[in-house]
Amino acid sequence: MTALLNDPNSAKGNILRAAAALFREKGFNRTTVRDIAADVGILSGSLFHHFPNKEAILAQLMEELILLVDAEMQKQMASVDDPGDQLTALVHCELRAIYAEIGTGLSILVTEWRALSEASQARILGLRADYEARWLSVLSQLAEQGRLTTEPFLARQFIRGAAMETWHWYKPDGRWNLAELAAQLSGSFMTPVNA
Amino acid sequence: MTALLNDPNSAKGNILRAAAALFREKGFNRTTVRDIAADVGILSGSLFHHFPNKEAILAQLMEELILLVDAEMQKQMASVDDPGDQLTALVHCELRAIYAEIGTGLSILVTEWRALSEASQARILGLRADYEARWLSVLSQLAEQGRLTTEPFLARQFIRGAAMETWHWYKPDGRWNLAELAAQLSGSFMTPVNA
Amino acid sequence: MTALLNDPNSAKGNILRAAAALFREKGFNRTTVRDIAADVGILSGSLFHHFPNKEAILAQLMEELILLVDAEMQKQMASVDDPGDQLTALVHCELRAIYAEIGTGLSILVTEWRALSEASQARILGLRADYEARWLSVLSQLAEQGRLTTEPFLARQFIRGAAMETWHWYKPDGRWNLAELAAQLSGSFMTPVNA
Amino acid sequence: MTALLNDPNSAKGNILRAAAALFREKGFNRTTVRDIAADVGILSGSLFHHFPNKEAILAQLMEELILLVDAEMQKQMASVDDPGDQLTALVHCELRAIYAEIGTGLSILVTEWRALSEASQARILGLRADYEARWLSVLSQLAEQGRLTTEPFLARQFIRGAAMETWHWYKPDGRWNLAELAAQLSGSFMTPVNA
DNA sequence: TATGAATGAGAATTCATTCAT
DNA sequence: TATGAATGAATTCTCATTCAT
Repeated sequence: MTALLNDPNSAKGNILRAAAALFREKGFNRTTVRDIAADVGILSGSLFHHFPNKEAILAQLMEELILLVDAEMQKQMASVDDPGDQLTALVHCELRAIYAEIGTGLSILVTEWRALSEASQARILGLRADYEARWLSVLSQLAEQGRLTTEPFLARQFIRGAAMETWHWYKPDGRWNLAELAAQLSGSFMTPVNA
Repeated sequence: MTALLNDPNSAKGNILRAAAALFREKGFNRTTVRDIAADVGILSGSLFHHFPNKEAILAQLMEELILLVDAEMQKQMASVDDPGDQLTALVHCELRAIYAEIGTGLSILVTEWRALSEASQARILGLRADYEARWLSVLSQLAEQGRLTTEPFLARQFIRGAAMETWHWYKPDGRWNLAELAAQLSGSFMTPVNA
Repeated sequence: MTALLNDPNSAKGNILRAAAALFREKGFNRTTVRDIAADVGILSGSLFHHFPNKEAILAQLMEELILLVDAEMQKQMASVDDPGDQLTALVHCELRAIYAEIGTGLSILVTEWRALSEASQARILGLRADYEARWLSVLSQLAEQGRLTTEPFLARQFIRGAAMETWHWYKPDGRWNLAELAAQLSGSFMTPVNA
Repeated sequence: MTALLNDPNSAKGNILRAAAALFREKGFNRTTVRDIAADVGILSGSLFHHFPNKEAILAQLMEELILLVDAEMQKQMASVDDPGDQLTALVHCELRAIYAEIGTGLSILVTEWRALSEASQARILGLRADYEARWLSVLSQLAEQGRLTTEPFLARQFIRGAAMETWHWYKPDGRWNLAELAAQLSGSFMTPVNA
């Protein structure tokens, strides 16, 4: 079920991927169900065979995205030990997710959040809990080691905001690549090692 | 012209303020011209005597907002000398703008950016130049003094993102007030003084 | 407000009358908002300037119809004294309402009742109370005089059913005119005078 | 063929019964083929192996219903001799049919009549002839004996209307049971015995 | 300037029906 | 016979915008 987004053979997967691309490009409101259907190669009415309504597509998309990114994050974290490196890994992972190197673009989660019904918002907020717990754990370790100047919860919020908002100015083929961007962002919050 | 937003007697000012509140609450797309007109106390058709179209309301709103916040920022900056304190003042100012303590909510600038036509986007981007220059100047001074761990341009982007995104989680009557939040955010990017 | 249905100059009145004719002819479901708009001479979208949705047209139609028929009934009742004659007058009145000699056809109330939302059903049921009270009062008088063989409440229900259902078989230009039909129906329930 | 409605093992029978319940509850238009299929436990596409289209389900349902009720009526009539008692038996039988004690609810015949194509309407009208002839015969006998105050054809129409309309107000577990209701209704039309 | 009725181009959604497997 | 994905036309409804008064 979780893998729909990556299943190239499922109709739902095709719809989710097409929708993701369009939502990212034009936003939820400006994307019509006809647009999505056309990209999938079916008629608009057929969408409703798979999803009860347009919003459900967005909701499921976000849901799968979070699960996907969380899984990737867990994997990346396993390969490093130092909390500082772990933070950089987390940031890098989140940036890669935003820029669709994982899934289809986590930025949708912020830019289109308002298009979700309150019910969907609540549901997805729940799913995010695990994901956020991972961040808090790393940030708390850094704080204990005196390597964080900011309160851990605030640090997480600031980092998320900074990362998500890169969407509005960052060009992947510009002066910094994603790894460098990640290093700069995580570095901003950590006390310099030789201090 | 610039003062329309604050002029309680002008029809345009009333419209701008009503629109600002609605755009912030429901977003541009989900706000109808009828909603705005109803809040002002006129009929929807009458809006078009003041603005050529709905988007023009948003565009002018953003324009006045930037000018307003920039003016406030300039005023605040005059009273402090240390670049570190200046950064905190800038952050505080931006946060106050987001939370409508200045103008009617700067967050609209980011959340509804996409709803603008490209022409409006370009125009407003131009106005933002002064505003951003002020940030860069302060951050560069800090960098020269070795008090900034992050590249100045990136620091500005990160701070803006973090500040804007507080909109999605920060509760003004919670654990931190705006001044504390500003201090934490600016502090995150600066090297501890006694280091 | 109540007179909308009869006001030839009001847009709402025009819509109500057009809708009434179409609902009667084709039923609520088979009548499209385009049909109604076309009959009024406007575009379908304009309907929603006057009514929030299609069902609201039906609801208001029924509402005004009941009020109209009740008013007519009151008027007719004033001119006769004998309860037997009053019953005949009531029946005649209801039949005239069904066949659009009063209002635009009360039969809609029965045939399209199901198309109403539960909220509308409840509302209209409330309005019917006065109307039904009038019937019960006359039937009770007849019962007291020993001129009714049926329990009054049941008699009312039977008469309503018989009257409404004439819609499915009665031809106004056939063997009986409405007055004769009314006499036969009211007569069915009353003990013959010389018995 | 006639027995499909009562055959628990035939697929068509299952469909007819499920459809009958739904049509009665929500009406023909508001019942989707998906609803019916779901109740039967198959998918909507499969319905069309049994019936050429949705309307054909309704048509066959009505057809079988009439045949079923007519058969029951014939049976009941055989056991009584007096035309007055026969009338009561007919009414009781029709009421039982409406309330699904025979078949699955005769009321559909009236409420959903309009949903039938004209061809189906004509066909079913034909089947109804026998059924109606039975009523006319009994009512004519009563008229000849001077026990009917109403013209026989009108009496039949009035009784049918009254009976069908009970659907909208009668509660089987209320003040009157079906037998009592039948007695009251037939009694309404007959001259009191000792008059 | 304000009104309010109308426009008209979409928008999402519904659903009976088809058909390859 | 059953499946289930797809069709495609129709339908209700939305809403920025226009314009005569």
